[in-house]
Amino acid sequence: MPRGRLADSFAGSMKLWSLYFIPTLKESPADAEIASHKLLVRAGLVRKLGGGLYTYLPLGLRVMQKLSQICREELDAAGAIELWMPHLHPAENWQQGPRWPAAREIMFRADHAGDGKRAGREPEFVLGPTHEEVITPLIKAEITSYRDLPKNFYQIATKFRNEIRPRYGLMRAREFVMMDAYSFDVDDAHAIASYQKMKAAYVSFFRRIGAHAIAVEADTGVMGGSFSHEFMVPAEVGDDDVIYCEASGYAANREKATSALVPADLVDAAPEGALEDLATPGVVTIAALEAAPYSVPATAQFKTLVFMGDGKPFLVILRGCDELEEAKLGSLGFTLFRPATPDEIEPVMGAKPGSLGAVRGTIKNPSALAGVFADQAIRLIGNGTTGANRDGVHLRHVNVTRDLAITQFGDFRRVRPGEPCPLSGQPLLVRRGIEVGHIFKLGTKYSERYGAVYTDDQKQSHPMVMGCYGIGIGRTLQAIIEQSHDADGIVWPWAVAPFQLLICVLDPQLPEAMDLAKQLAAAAEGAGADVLIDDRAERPGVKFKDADLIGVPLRVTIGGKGLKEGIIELKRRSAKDVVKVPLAEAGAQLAAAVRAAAGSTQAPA
RNA sequence: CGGGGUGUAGCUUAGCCUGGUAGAGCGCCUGGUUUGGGACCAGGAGGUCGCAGGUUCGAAUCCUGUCGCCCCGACCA
Repeated sequence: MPRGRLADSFAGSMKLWSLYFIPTLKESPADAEIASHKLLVRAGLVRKLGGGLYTYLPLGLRVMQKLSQICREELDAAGAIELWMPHLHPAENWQQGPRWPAAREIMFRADHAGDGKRAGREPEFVLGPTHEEVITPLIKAEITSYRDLPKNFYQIATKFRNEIRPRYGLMRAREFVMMDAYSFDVDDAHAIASYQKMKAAYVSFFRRIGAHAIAVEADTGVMGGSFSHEFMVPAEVGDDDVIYCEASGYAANREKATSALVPADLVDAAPEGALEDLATPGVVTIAALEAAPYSVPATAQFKTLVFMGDGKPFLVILRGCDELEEAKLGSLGFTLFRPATPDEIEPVMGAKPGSLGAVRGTIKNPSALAGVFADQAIRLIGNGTTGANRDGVHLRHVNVTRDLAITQFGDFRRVRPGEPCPLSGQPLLVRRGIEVGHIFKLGTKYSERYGAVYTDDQKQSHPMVMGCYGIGIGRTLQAIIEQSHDADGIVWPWAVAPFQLLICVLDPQLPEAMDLAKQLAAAAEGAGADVLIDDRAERPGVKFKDADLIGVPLRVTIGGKGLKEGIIELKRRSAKDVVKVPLAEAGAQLAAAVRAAAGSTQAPA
């Protein structure tokens, strides 16, 4: 005979654990690797539906709602306006946009299933990975005058991206919650002001939620646009390397980071001798040329890479000892680029990879090239060695200015820790970080494409200057756990804790204990806390373990022992000590503790 | 997509190498004893061993295929 339980008549915003739903786990799920992912599941915040797809259980949802609410408050304060856009987009919107070729592979197509007649054709609908392609046409239709600018719209909504590899729980999901905002301004100066305002809003958002996120210079990637910052939470499990300097405050994503390796006043070396063949049969790597009998240091070798940019080959020249930072090629203006295949390389260069070079006159078909782009660090090579574009032959005594046909110098190499900071000259450091937010100054890439123009007071028409801004709400939730947990569980910052006070009633069968719990809960709620009462018929050990696991910042214990003594116990999740409070003062002290905690939500420095 | 790993009860897993039709811990249910840091005793329910073929008298175990998941790389909030 199945036995349910009768509904409890207890009402109010405080929750009774026995009536709520917090499925905690003693053991970590087998598919979780990192601490925050394990705790997300163990503390009953989420459950996995499939790869990169998660259900937010009540506790997880509460944190998401708090993050969203604080985000809203900060954006509203910055003058942004909330709206809501569809997640299902006509594919046409994207096909008209500037990044369809690059973005289509991460988008889920959502065709009308029906009769399958559309199989193999272009999709009818796509699930939105972001919303530039939706909001820009909207603004084109609705805003035409400088009088209506600036405007900044945001939403906090679900995004869909067919991530090649979903990972680490909410860290990289296929469906995730993101705040995305889009600013529209009359010109560059105003757009920069909007950008700065958003940057300030981000800083205060991350401070309020207790996350120590730092703003770092970032690459603009497929978004396009002129400059951008990422907000990173330092963590070993992060996907990104942040290059930084403590002396100057310089901080940049590895993709963007640069160093003062090449002095500004560098004088290019004069040639040391005539070009000369060096027979190198079978030598196709930097390392092989570095070894005896050739003994050419990697620092004196030229590395010649061939890429295909929008269908045309181009060359990238680096020092042999340097690595290409592929993202930096984005500045060259190609819509799509990729490494060339050996079959594409030989007809142009005249040799296979391993014997390539950019010395004038040695390239088989130089007119096929879209350009020769050299990393400026090659200027440090006075007298170098490079491939002769004949298999098994290199050239030595190569001089950059005399011998190489360079279209343009640039910064294409990957910075290494220890190189001088571009601002202070001090050695650069590196650490891993989780990207929780990103802001871009977009420029007019989208407004021009979609015709989002306005008329100024001189009756002149101009494209609006845009910015776009994102915060991964779910990823931020997990980043907070990653940086704020201990061996026993999560340690929530006050502002985002699913509940801020947990009242552990060790003897819930005693009416006086439960009465006291509800009385204290009311006092704490009056002071502004969200309260959970653990009224389960569990042993104390179970309750304490669960309390630590779910990480509620403040805990009150009501036990038979204490009641005899006339006290309750007050304990912070982040501290070891337990404070005994006489019953007569319990309500007042609890309220005071709540007010104190709520007032100090700043992230530690 | 390339490389590596893995799939056995709600969860964590043993068994697989060396075929003989599945075992434990947690959790759950019943009863009892307990009761301040994941209790104990007794009893019980729960598994098409991811799926599909194949080999074999016989397959969780061997072979082939396939799917899911996890990790490393490219991508991103």
